[in-house]
Amino acid sequence: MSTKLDESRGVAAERVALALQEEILSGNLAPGTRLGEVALAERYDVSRGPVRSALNQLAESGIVSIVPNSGARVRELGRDDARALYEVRAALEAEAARLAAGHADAATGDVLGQLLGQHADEVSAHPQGAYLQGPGDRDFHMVIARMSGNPIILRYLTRELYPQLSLLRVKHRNVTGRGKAALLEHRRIAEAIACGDSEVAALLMRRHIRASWDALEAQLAATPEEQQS
Amino acid sequence: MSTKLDESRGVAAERVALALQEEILSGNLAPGTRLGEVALAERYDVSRGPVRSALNQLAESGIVSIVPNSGARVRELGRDDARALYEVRAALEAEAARLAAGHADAATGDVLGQLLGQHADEVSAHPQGAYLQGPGDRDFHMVIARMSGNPIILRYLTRELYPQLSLLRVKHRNVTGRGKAALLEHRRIAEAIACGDSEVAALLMRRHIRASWDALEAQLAATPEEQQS
DNA sequence: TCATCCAATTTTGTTGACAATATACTGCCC
DNA sequence: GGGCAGTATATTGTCAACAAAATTGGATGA
Repeated sequence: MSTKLDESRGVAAERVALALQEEILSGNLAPGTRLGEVALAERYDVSRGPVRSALNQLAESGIVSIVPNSGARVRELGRDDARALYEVRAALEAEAARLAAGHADAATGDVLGQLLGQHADEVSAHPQGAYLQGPGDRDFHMVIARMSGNPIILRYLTRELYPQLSLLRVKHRNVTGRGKAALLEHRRIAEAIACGDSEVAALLMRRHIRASWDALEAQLAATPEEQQS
Repeated sequence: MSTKLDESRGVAAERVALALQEEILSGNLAPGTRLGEVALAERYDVSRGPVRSALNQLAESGIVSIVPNSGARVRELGRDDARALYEVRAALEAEAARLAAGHADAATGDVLGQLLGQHADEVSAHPQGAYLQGPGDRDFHMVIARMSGNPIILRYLTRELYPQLSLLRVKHRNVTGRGKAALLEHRRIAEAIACGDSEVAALLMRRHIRASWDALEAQLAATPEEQQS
């Protein structure tokens, strides 16, 4: 009951790409899995043309890796990839917060406050904070990205960074979200944005992402990646 | 005599994409030009398959725009696109400078100093400063992006932002570069990076990009875009 | 027993033809 | 004369077959 309105509609390539991404990010297709074109073609009941297009699309978004003349596999993200990802995320989301604060109007504070209210309810419902870094958390960052008014930032985040972050979470299950702490940080960020304080908003957002990375890195350090060449 | 080593080598799609990008960014194919698949196919003596792949690739990098079931055209960048571009560029390049300063070693100062020396020669050779924002300027930013150690930032800059910036310059010919001023700013940025001063490096780089945008915007304001719906 | 070479098979890259959709044109009606 | 419907054309989306490359397996030799 989410985006189920599309089914066998529109362009086949798009349909395959969406379905594949869904299956990859849900953990159904583990990182490293070979993605043969013929297999996918008959799996989605479509020719190899659209499959090729879809694979290229997903390769651009960074969740599959294609080796020319060899094939595509679900991408395996290492620690270095994760770090690079969070560095870029920090830069872009901080910029988004800065811009959002730059053209904040009277309604801005209200919509952010309402959103945070919902999140507060969810956090108190699941006190262990196992959910954050979930859709709720993502909503907040998404809203700010949209409020930035910069379509490129929005595209990078939705089309590349967030999918890759989801892919990261596939490997390292149940990442212990920092529910309460994150919510508190969100509050301060929202406040700065509503006040139109660009510099503080950017600074707090950067710090927020950094904290998220620190938490994740601690877990990554606990489970050293076993990658054979 | 730059990257001429590739000619009819490797994957056809890649070859077409490179050639097309070259022709678009050189101004040979003006923004808005229709890019019919059959025309391109026989132009590059290849089938429509690789052409399709190449067009999708260039659409991802933002220099062609594809409308499903209608076709591809050379993208037309408006003022809003340009602003968004520079905002993202500021965020990413500032982050690159910050990271580069973060892990600067003894050799860093030397390589940057040498690069700046070359640029100084070029500037004094062309005092009107008509060249900067040319390959020389780009080299500096490129080197820093590489020094950041972050492959995602490097990819975004080389694969998307810089091509789009080049596309911008196609429309607005002879953008008056800020040769001397830019070189001075580069010097200070390099110094901060060599010293390992992340915060200052990021700040200066952001300011530098901002100044570049201000200069460009002044020119854009002088020539209002005539765009009919 | 292990390494190396070679052939068989699988898989990707490319091609040309077919189907579906959008665009352009012509004639018609108001 | 202007707007609109219907048709004709051209272009994109998709398909199935062909060619080239890589991977796999086994046989041969040291």
